[in-house]
Amino acid sequence: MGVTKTEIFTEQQNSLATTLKALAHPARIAILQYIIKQNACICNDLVEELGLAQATISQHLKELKNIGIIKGNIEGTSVCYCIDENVWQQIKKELNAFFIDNVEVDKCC
Amino acid sequence: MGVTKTEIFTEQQNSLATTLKALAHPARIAILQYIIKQNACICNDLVEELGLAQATISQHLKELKNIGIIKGNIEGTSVCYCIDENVWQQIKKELNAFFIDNVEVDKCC
DNA sequence: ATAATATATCGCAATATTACGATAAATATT
DNA sequence: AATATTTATCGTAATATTGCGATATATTAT
Repeated sequence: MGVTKTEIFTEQQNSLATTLKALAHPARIAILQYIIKQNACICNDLVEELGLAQATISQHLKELKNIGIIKGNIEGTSVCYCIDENVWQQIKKELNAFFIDNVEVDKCC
Repeated sequence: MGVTKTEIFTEQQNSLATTLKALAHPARIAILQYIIKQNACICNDLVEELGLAQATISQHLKELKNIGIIKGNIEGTSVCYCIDENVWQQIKKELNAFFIDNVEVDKCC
């Protein structure tokens, strides 16, 4: 059917999956890395930096905005994007909860 | 066109995206959590635990196997799946490199 | 007011993902 | 040998994602 059965999973599982999905594209990883490197940037910077069409970059930015990891401030005709630190830290915590709390990965078959 | 332009990104960006994509589904998160909780399990356990069809679980297991985070040992008619610790730690490192090395998330617009 | 600049959104085509029934393959049990 | 058990794979339908050109919108500059 092609649609994920979210109703059979926990809130936490769905939430983590949604976050990971938003991050799971090389363009979006590159966008985040560029924003971090430059502290902030506008859409057009990314168009030139990554070599993807403006519409495509805008769409990727939207997906990152959807999970809140970046936020955009309107500055004249352009929009200045930067990391939302609170969300960034929260996601880091969410990932750590998954990767560090689940440590007893020892016995195998 | 619907196909990611991997050639314009770095190896590291593509690799991280591939890893995240494999993890970015609630069923696969649930599978990993169950394996960790039980130390190991077989496909049928997951079918009963998650309530997805056997073919679907098998497909999700395959995607997790593809990034190496789990491995399966044949035991009679069943296959015992468990976490591959080396890969698990490597992925943790990869994520930390992204989320911890990139810390200066301060100045905003 | 007009033109330039920057971004968002629409619509589309190509491809990928999700889920499942059916079936194949391989071992275990009777 | 026949049957049961367990998993993998094939084929298919429904939906989602990716990327882009075209266009709408909104602000700035002339």
